[in-house]
Amino acid sequence: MKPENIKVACSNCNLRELCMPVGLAPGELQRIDDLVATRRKVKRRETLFRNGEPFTSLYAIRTGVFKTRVASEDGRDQVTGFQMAGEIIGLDGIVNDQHTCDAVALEDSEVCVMPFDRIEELSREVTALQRHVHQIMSREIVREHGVMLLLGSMRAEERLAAFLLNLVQRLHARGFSRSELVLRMTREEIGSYLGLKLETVSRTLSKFAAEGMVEVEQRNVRIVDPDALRRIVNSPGC
Amino acid sequence: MKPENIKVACSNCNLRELCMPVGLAPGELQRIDDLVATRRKVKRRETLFRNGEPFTSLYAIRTGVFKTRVASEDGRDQVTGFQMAGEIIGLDGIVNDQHTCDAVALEDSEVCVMPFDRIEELSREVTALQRHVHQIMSREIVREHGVMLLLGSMRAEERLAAFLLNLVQRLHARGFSRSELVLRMTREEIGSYLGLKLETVSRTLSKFAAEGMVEVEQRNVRIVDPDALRRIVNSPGC
DNA sequence: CGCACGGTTGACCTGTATCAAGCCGGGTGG
DNA sequence: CCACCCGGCTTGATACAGGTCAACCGTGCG
Repeated sequence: MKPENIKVACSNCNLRELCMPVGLAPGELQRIDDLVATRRKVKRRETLFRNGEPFTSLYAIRTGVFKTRVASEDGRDQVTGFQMAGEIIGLDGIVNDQHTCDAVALEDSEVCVMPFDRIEELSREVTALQRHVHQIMSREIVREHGVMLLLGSMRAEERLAAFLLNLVQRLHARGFSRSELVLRMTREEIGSYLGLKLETVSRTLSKFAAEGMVEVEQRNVRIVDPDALRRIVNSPGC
Repeated sequence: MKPENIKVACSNCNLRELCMPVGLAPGELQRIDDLVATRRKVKRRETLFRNGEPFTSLYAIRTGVFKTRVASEDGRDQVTGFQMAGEIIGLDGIVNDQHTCDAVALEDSEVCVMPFDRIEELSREVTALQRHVHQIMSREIVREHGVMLLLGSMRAEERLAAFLLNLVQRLHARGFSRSELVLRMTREEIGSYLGLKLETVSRTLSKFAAEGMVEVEQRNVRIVDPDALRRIVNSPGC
């Protein structure tokens, strides 16, 4: 039996607690298994979905990292988020039955494909799933509020410090180090997300390094003094 | 019978098509009426809910205008949106059962209070409502993507032009003029939303006026040349 | 091996913030 | 009824954060 044919099952997936509701009855858990239709591999730089494509499914990231980005009529684009294992992408497509952003893999990745009509069907019957879907969407709204605060009122150093702390915190929640991380995205992508130019990202990283708050070597970052970064984020900057 | 005691009924509310799903069966429509527990009046400058308060309900705006804002630990705050008749607020509270932002009335307003557990209950049975709730949340996510694009990559003129066009378009969808509008918020609130200082908002408005694109008198704004504003938004500015 | 992409750093420029002064209109109290 | 006051707004002068342009470097991929 080839690996691809192994029955996909949330019930024994080690990421379950990240992307699925907890405290399900055994019978409910079994039904959840039916949510995932297939898995799909997405290679680095390939898109999982693109702006304008019909919306059919939400995707739970199993492995790898994605960025989502929106574009305006004129060429500009904006990275709207970086997503990692256990996170759900594709929510933007629900409202008009088509995606309004691109999801691009930053490294070879794999996602669970969850057809949205199946999600709706099942969440009519499993209230914990219904609640969970609502929470996922609400969480995304709250996250974006935070990004708006960052983009609207923080200075470059504050933005980058907040970004690094957020990244390492999410990685730590997934069992990685609480101080070391590997940036899967370029300086330009970080800059797009933070509303800065790549040179500013680079300079600011260098500045943090010069002040002994982080060690940077290529895309490997070590958070030496997380409190100093926190102080920067919470400084009454302006 | 005092006005307050008139049975609240979505089924004969003229805003229904803005905040409720369309194409409901007669029986379903009747059940929707039960969603709205009460109405609530909120005077200018008062809050509908505040960061930290327990989440119980979503609110459909009947009359008036609100702003929502988030705050960081240090005093900074950021306006995350301006909401008007037919729009739904409170979605931020779902994920942690408490609100994470403040909703402040910009003028005397009235909202329909829709207890969220009742929404969840009913949307298990009325699939059009379920779909509708998902769409409302997805629409908010997409709107915030747009704001991120604006904050992350647009210049002051572009931001303000986009803001004015968005506002007048929403007002027009509600039966108001497509060219005249009354700003219900201060320059400072506009600035907070757009990531600008109030002086920049004022200067940019003056510049638009000097170039004959708009007429500004206090909070009354007349869009004289919407195409010029659109050109600014879509200019390959940077 | 070499090329191209990603990154760093420097010099300079500019858009927006900051600081400051003054205006306007509407509400309040004498 | 008028004078005053205050919040909201405008406008000018100046400062500075971050953008822009440019040169260069390292590295890893083809």
